[in-house]
Amino acid sequence: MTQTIIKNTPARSAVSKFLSTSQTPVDIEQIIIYLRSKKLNTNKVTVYRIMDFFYKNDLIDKLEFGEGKFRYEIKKDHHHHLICSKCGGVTDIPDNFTHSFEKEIKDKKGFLVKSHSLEFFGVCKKCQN
Amino acid sequence: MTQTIIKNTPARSAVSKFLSTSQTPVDIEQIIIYLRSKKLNTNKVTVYRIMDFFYKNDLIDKLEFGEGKFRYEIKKDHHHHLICSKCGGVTDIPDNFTHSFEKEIKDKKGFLVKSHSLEFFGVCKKCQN
DNA sequence: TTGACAAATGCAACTTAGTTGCATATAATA
DNA sequence: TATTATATGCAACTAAGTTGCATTTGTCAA
Repeated sequence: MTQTIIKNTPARSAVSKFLSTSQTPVDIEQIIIYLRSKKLNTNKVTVYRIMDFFYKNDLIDKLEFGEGKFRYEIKKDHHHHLICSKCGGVTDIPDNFTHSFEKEIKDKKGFLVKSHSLEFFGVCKKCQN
Repeated sequence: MTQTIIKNTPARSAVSKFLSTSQTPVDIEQIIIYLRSKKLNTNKVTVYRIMDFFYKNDLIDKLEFGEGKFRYEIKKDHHHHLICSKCGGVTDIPDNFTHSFEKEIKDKKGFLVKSHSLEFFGVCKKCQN
């Protein structure tokens, strides 16, 4: 019976805190800036490895919106995003309709859906003026 | 009245031909390999610029599946993809249900949807054995 | 409480996707 | 076939992310 020791380090708890207070998915750069503001000069490699650790332990979701980089957020009830092309704001919307489609896809195509990604791109209320 | 002259070059027509025969979205590397197979040693910068040209002229769609790079395909009726996590295969499925949600989002959130992206990740029929 | 050791971090160097500026080549038109 | 805007090539660059290896640091057991 092998046991893996998981260490609680300053960088890990700071990243975790940042993620839990952030309303929108954050990227590596934002995380590093936050860490610096907390006097933690954590190497970017370490930040990547922390995100990898959180992701592999199912603590966070890893998302991308076609920006050429990933964004991360605390794992929560499955939902989707509204991404504004003007201000870049990201808003959550709950998932309450995709399940029936996953079943249909299984029946018609024999494809077993494990996860999905649904993002709406457009202009948010604020930016429509 | 200014007129823009669009040139029909060997690289452009080869890329166009490749896209029109490919069943799945292709990346830059695949395009370059194809061009080489046709004795065209096109510079990668040129390939990027060709894709940019096609994209800006609404001839192709530009997609990404969280691989850290873009894939391209001939513009066709809006549809979505089934992406197999084992063989990497990408299959199209038609879009026949998202329109009502775009309206709902507009009504409830005031967010004006311009486009969306919906991808299903899982295991295809073939890879389930 | 402290020593051992696995886990975490830092550093340097690397990879891959994509971009930019500028010089050169080439397709279209007259 | 000469002109010229458009397209391409080259070199150098950026930004995101990765890898190997040396060093540091939490954790736990004695």
